[in-house]
Amino acid sequence: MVDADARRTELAEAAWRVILRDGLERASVRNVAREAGLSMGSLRHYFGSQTELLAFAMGLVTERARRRVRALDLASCGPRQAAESMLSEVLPLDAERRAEAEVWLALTGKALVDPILRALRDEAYDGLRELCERSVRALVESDGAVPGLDVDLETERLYAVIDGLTVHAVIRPDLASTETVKAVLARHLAGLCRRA
Amino acid sequence: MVDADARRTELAEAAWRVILRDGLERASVRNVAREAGLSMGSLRHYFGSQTELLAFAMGLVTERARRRVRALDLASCGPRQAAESMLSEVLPLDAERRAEAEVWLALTGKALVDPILRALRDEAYDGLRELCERSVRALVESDGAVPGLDVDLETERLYAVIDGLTVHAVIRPDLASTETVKAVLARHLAGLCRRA
DNA sequence: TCCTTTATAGCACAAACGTGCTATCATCTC
DNA sequence: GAGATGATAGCACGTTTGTGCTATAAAGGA
Repeated sequence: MVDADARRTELAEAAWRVILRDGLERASVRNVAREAGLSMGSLRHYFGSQTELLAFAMGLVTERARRRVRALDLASCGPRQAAESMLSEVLPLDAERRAEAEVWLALTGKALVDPILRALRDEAYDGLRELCERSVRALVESDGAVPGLDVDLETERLYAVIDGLTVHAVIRPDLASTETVKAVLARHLAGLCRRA
Repeated sequence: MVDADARRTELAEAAWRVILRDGLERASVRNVAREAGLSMGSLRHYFGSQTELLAFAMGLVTERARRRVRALDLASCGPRQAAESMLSEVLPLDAERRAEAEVWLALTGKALVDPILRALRDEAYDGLRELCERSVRALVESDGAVPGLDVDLETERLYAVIDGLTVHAVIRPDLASTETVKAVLARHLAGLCRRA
């Protein structure tokens, strides 16, 4: 018996590679199957349609990010350190995550029009927004924050910083280097706190 | 004689409509020509290839934004008001600009892989970055800014806020409403200034 | 008026695509 | 061992695609 879920993951990763190398429009059933070293028919044994394949590939990106965040041990950190750690797992700070983010952006483009991908995208963005909200709220309630902050506004602002940094890290890795991205995140969180 | 440039603009706008309605992958030569009420052959009289058409459509987005910014009369504003005005012209604050931004994001997805579109994208992002840098620098030099700001860091941070807000306004117009986007921008600029 | 350029139209071709379908081989169950 | 189920392979069909090409209508200059 073959581990069907592992096979699906392999195929989704093959789809990633094709998307990264040749673009989303080349991520056809044929090309992904060839990249994975399988036949078209075999791929279709695991994914009933191309949309199913792309949806799985998209879900894999978010699942990995979610898993990284969940794996963190935040018991011994204050709210600011916790926020920095969690958000660092979402940002594309190394080559692997930059690749994931690039795949994500490519699929997000298609999600503008495909309802299934859109649902996945919205779910992921809601999760990220919640992460930002939790971070802001924890800071505010910890009494270390600048007084008078509007939680909703600061959530949206932090959320924008994260997504903006993600976009920049993908399309201009030369300008938005790992160090720069880290520094901007740290600076922004510092701006929410009373002490520098 | 027909105004060739006006025709090209018409065709590019037809491409926008197809991209918005059916997605980038449906923006074929045939479909765009049909949307514009012309024949394939006629379209190809103005654009030698599909890439040329899409590149023109992409360039039109940035050109319009640039023109809006240039049309501003900033003589009588301080640096903070000037920054807010300029950046407001770049953000998708109404339906029309939201549509432009959506087209932009769709084409940006393809630019991850197409060198010609990538050059256009990079050029536009450089322009936006420069806008942010000018805004930050003007604030800092006007002596109204919080002391000790790192211009490069603040440029990248403002730049991230702008692009993050753009993404959110396109994909979640319900959450990132016009008012919210405006408020976040105002809040961020206020955070760079000494007085609230 | 004639001739050259421009504009529009549309056919033709090869390539790629998604998917329905059947066939073969392996693996597990009884 | 026989039969059922899962896994892999690949063909075939109808569409759509980008682009090369030719043909017709309009316009402008001599």
